[in-house]
Formats: sequence, C-alpha cells, structure tokens
Amino acid sequence: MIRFGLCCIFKGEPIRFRRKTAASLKGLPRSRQLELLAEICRANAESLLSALAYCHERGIGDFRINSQILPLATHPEVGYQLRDLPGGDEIITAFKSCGELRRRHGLRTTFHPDQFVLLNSPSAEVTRHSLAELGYQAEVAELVGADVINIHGGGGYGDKPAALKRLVKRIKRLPQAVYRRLSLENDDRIYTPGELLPVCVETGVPLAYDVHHHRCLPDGLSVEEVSERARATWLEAGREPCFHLSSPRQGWTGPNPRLHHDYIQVEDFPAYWLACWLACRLGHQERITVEIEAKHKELAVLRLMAELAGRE
DNA sequence: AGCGGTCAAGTTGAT
DNA sequence: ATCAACTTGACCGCT
Repeated sequence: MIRFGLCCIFKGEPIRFRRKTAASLKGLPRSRQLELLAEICRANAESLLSALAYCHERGIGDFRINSQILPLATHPEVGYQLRDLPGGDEIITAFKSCGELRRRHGLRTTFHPDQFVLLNSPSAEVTRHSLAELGYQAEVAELVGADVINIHGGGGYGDKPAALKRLVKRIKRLPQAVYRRLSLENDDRIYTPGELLPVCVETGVPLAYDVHHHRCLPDGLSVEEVSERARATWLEAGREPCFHLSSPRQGWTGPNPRLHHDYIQVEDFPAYWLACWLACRLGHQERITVEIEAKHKELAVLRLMAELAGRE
C-alpha cells in the first residue's frame, strides 16, 4: 500500500503555521521575546493538530512538519527551549497531544531540515549549528512521534569523495535520537542516488529517494534499480520506505525542470512504484510513503490519489 | 488597514 | 559579482 504524504502547509484549507523574525525580537526584553515566541509555538501546536486531523479525514497518511514549527529555536541570539517559554508545559502537552492523535490514526510524520543543515561541511561552525538544529528537530520529533528527519548529502566542496567521508564520520557520531530517524535524500545538483547509496549502506541510514531530483540529475541508474536499492536500505533499518515525487513546473523540456509544478502529472508517477506497491505485488503487509512536493499542496495530493485510484 | 520588502543560517551554478 | 533555488509564504514596518 502507498501512503501519500503532504508537505508542511496547505493551499486551500485555512490551516496556517506562524513564524517570527529575529529582527523583530532583537530590541525587546528577554521576557517579552519569550512571551511572543510562546504564543506562536502554542498556535503552531494547535495548527499541527488540525493538520493531522485533516490528513486522517482525507486519507492522507503522512504529514511533513515544517522545520519552523518552533520558530528561531536554535537562533544564536533569540533561541530558546520549549520548557523555558511561559506556559512551556502546556505547549509540550499540546505537542504530545499531536503525537497521540498521530498514533491513534496510524499517521506518519517527518521532518526535513532546510538547506543550512549540512553534516559534511568543512566548517566546524556550520557543523556545530547543524548538529544543534538536528538535536532540536529530534526533540520535537520525540514529542509528536515523528520517525524521519531527512537531509541532503550536503555540499560538494570541490572534492565529493572527501565530503562523503566526512558525512559518514559525522553520521556515525550522531546521538541516537537523531540517528534512528535520519535519512539521506538525493538532490538535484550535487549528490545522486548512486553516490549516496554506499553511504547509506555503510551507515545504516536509509535513502529517501527523490525521483524528480534523480530525473534532473541522473546517474545512469534506472528508477527501478534505485527504487529497489533504496527500499532495501529502509527495510534493513526496520523502517518504512519514504520516497519523494514532484512534477516539473514547465515540463521536462522547459527552461528549468527543477522547479515544482502546482500538481503532479500522473505520468511522472513511476510505473514501477505502481506495479510494486499500488498493485500490492510485494504483499499487503508492505507500505511505502510517497511525499508529494507540489505547490498546490493538499489539493495536489488528493488529485493524485484520485487519479491513481481510477487506474487500478 | 493595506502594501511590499524582507526574512538566521550554506552552497551551487546560471546569469 | 549577483542572485535564485532549495518545502513556501508570513511577518513587520511603513504609509
């Protein structure tokens, strides 16, 4: 069975996540900063509960949680811990309630730290920040029961083999709370599935296979082969596979196929995934998550689900 | 009240 | 040398 995933936000539904800018907090006394941040965290916990309830109602089995759910948590000047916020205990309880709803409905939740989180940077400073950010996301993941923290391979730094060695070394030293949730995703500019799979095998961290990125940055491996090898990395770790799908905004022959379309063109959905999972050829037990990266968000997920259901 | 420029962070490659 | 792209709007200071 395929579990479809919605990424971070909504297009049509009035469910919104709030944010805060560091600049707007800088001049304020610490206590006022914490008050404002607490209000946003509280509101975001509420929105997350609504998001999960919506997903459950509509048969969307997976929700990717925005990294900014606790805005500025690891910011060097205005950063904070949940328990330091006024009403912090209530906020923690609210996130735990999200976790209960998630578990009750069998939903999956994931995190995707953004581009600043780099485990292979030659800079100690960048690495330190990245580890702090991963630690923070693992804490929230713990509260809501999220089982994936997915990052890219990182930069190439002019020497990809050396960069991948650093990646392996740093992965092996990660705290358990991060490590057991981590996955690596092939990107559309630097690291292909073929380059990341050996890292995955060596570290036990699975490959979050993004087929759109693979089509933008091919490596000679077929979609079928990468799907199988990526699937194996997840099963080896005792985890449910998580793949990504999007369609190019202006088509595959347009000026920049990397840009995401509003919706998924159903022909971009790999036939192999359909054959294996939608048709349950591998058995009814096995599930795989396909997170849909499309600008129209839940509308795109629902449309794709309807179109694929019509094809069975 | 509404507008539009800006938002913590890194890296790359197109222009 | 600058800038958009990355998951993508939301926020905030100005009028």
